Amino acid sequence: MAYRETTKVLEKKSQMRSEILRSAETLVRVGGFKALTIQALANDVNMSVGNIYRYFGNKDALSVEVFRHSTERELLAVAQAIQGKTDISQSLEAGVRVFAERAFRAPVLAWALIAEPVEPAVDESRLFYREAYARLFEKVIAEGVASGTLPQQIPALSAAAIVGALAESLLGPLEHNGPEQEVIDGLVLFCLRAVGA
Amino acid sequence: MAYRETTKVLEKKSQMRSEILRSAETLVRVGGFKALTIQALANDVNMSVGNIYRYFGNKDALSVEVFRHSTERELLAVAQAIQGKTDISQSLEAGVRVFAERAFRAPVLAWALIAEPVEPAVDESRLFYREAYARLFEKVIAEGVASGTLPQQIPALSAAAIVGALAESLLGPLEHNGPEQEVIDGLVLFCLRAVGA
DNA sequence: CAATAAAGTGAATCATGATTCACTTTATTG
DNA sequence: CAATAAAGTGAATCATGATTCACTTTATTG
Repeated sequence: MAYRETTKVLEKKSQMRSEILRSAETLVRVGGFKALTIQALANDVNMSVGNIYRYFGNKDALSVEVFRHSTERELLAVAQAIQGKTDISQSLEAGVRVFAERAFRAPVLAWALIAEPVEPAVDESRLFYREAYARLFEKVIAEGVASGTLPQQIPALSAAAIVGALAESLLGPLEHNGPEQEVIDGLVLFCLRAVGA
Repeated sequence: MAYRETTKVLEKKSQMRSEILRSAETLVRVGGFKALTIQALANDVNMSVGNIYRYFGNKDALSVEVFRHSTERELLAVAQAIQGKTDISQSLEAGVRVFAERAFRAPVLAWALIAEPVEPAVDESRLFYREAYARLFEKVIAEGVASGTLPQQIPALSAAAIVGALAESLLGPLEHNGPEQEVIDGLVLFCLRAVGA
């Protein structure tokens, strides 16, 4: 037994993995998934192309992990905003607002996560997380309907529609640097009216 | 001058082009753009791969033409539905209804036109036509706001949100064969409430 | 130091369709 | 039929990144 994976080595490896991931996220944040190539990534972390594969099984796995990690952060922020209010309308408004504000803070990332053409594996994750967003809104809407605060409706449908409305109406302003406050306020009103709040 | 392009030949060529296009549209209608390969298309029209290129400059041009042709048909149907009513609310309702009903009639095509991962050139057309849809709704909303039938809002923003809501909330039901009438009725209500009708 | 296993290298190869091209066939006219 | 130009063929090539792999270097232990 001449060689063993010592804690020090394992830690270093895990740190290296994190660094690669962080670097990959930056590539996407700046240039979208199109900018995330193994070559570019290897360059960024001063590593050979082949060695990246010791940390990630393949490109799909890497891309999906980048997508999930980035999206989880956004999803969490929206979830917290929603849970931070007790009033139904305020809850919805806070969720919409946080989603939109964060998108304006990092427009390329928002576009990459929402609408950039990506490999099918990433697109599947996109579907998954769109549903996750929808479930956040669905829960609030369902409560509202149950308590009579909101009119009768199919909460899952309204929630999906809200997610679509958010994504679609932000893309234009994000790309063309549209007027942030007007857009966000308009979106909030649209969504509140849409569910009958 | 031994050979000249006679009308007969030109007509045959133009007919052949239409046939190729029709065949390409069928491929997309059945299997999405992923199913549209030059090979498959050549097979379908009993033609060699190389010969396809005498009718279409390259794959992008072909795909884009297929996309535009298919989408124009949908757009026209929605435009006509909207123009068929004088009342603002009825106009919006008709537009939403026709869009959704047609999507349920051809779910794979709807998915291909709305959300399938496609080559960037086609994606650009997608953007273009999403804006075209938005303008249709925008016009109605702007009229409503001007006449006082609808509350104050940014028509372009509300219109984009409606397009997004339609696209997003249909994808699930289309894929899982959801309950058509409930979904369409729910969507109509959502959109009418959203603009304040 | 010797032995061992993982980390690291980067040029070569692969995968997947699109695209080309040297060649054949067909249509047209005098 | 001869000449001409377009229509048609399909195997070979290209393009673009991902992926592999034979090899080198580094870390660890007795």
